[in-house]
Amino acid sequence: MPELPEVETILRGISPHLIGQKVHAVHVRQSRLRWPVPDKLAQILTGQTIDAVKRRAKYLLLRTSAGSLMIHLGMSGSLRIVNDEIPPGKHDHVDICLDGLTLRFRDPRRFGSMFWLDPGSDSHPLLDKLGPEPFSGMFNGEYLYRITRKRRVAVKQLIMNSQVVAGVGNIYANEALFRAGIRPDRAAGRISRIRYENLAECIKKVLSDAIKQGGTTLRDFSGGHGQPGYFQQSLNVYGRGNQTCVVCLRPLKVIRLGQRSTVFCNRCQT
DNA sequence: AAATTCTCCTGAAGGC
DNA sequence: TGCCTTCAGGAGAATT
Repeated sequence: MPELPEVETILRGISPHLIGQKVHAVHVRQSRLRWPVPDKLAQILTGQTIDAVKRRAKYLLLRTSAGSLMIHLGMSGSLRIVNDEIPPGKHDHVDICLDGLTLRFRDPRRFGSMFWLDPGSDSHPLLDKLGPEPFSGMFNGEYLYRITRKRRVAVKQLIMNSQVVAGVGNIYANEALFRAGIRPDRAAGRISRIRYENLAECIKKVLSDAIKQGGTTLRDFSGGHGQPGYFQQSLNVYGRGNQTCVVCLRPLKVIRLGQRSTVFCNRCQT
């Protein structure tokens, strides 16, 4: 599923094809995503020029002088630059047609969403509630330590809370906690300042490492083929339940935390 | 206020 | 081969 590194990689892949381009047509074949695609989307976006493409958390923003299209990929969404003669498939819900190329939104499970933002503000209720970007200076160990005093929620659920930090999903929460040597089910309020400093650095590092790999495994944005890789080869715990820990060779534990699959090493993570 | 549960959806995988 | 069940999960809304 697209997490922050995948969204960032998609952004870098599609931006060069979009910036400065005029939208000639918009086709909405399925408007029932997580929330309805705005009725006015085609009318308002057609004829506009895409001035910039930005990311906030896992949202992409396509900016025009008439406002911005805000896109979330949910867990099965993808954006691809295709030749406009390639016929849409079953789950290709929205096409944004440029000069000869089309930005195609596909989302089999339809957990994704699109909103229209009025010009200037880049403000939306869903954006305004988000916590700091993980790469920002605001996000650090001191911040995590400060907001977690007396909180008993599991630290993994804490860092997956988008109001705490934006864009950390299940894969990288598992991976960051393994790197930091912290049990995912440890109460957030029972973690020292120094361990939070380590955790914040591990979150930044695991995300930036994944973005670097995204450059190699997610590089094809033009063609209709190929599923994005999920960086399997560099994952230490996610998807490796009951396999051996890469450090101590003991079997990795699998538990559920907040309906999410959670994998960790009982020995390396305390 | 904080924490937990519910909800949307369909493809993949496993059992029989 | 094919049908059925189970699971996966982002994250806001609803509920406790």
